[in-house]
Amino acid sequence: MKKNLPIIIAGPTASGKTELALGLASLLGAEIISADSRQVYKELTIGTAKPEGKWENGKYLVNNIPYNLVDFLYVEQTFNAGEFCNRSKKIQGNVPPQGTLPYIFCGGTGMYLDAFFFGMNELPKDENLRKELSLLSKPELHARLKAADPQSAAEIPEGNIQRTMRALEIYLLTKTPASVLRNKDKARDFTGKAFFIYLNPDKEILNKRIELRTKKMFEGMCAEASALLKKGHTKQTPALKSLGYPQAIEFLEGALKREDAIEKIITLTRQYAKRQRTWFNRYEGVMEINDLTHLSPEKIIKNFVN
RNA sequence: GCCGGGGUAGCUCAGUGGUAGAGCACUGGUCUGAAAAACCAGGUGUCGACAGUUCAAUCCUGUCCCCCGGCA
Repeated sequence: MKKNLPIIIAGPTASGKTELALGLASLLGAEIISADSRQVYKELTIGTAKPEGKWENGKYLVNNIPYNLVDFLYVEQTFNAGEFCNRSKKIQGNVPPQGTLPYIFCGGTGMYLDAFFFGMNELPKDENLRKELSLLSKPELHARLKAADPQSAAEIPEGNIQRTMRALEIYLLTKTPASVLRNKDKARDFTGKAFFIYLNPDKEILNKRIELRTKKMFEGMCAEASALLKKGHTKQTPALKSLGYPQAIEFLEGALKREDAIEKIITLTRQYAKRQRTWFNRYEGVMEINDLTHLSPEKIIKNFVN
């Protein structure tokens, strides 16, 4: 097993990533870096399935294993792929003088993994400009993008206001079309970059796991949402747009019956898992595991030795 | 038992004498600093059953079955 390659454990939500990562980390003496855009929030734990841990000497520890990039932001703060890259690099830079400390990336936010392992173009960002742009209508935004950057406009549907705005933002800040500045290489081959374990359980099994997990976490989500509402946060707070929390809030407000809220969250989670599967399916050089029944960290390590 | 309403997609329902559509679900996909986000594409069907009228019936007629109200 090559020492200097990181391990990645990725896959759809509820596929058992965290458990496997902790098992591997404990065997290898590794640290975990979370690639999860929601577990970064301190106040969202149950609803994001963040592993329970405690802060000690500036490290979030789960069963004594350092679990990086979780539980460090407040809900009014934002996080993004670029920030993920910077922080991950910094953490990885903390290697001990002798040898290499192995790192296990674990998470379901494919965009973060893309950004870290295949690089991100240095593209500017401007919150104020974004606010200005958000006042424009979709057709207006798309028309402007078409004038400035026809290629991006052709690739981005008018309905997709986020990507339209971002492409336009890049053009306005750099005077160069985003389609020119962005890396065109869509290849996503992890060979030589990492040991990539793609947990992809059979759909029926994953759906069942999602159903059970959602039912189990609903009360906790409501408690978390309720506490945040009391502090003055609203549905508009970005972190509270995380999957399931809007439904928990609607339940708390009486707009949704309990069963309906739970059912809705299950559906949304299944749909999210599908998008994650679509994302990860295009990766090359990964070890895909569909059958979780005989999965063990020991077995995984054996596989890597060969 | 009688009276009324209804049986159309997985669900809720629209619709027409020329074999059918919406929303949601579902399926596939997009993705470069919001990504648990924001989108794109696709109709998946014995139109309750049987018979009749008709060139043609999911639609009209009859019988039957089932569901929901009301009266007994």
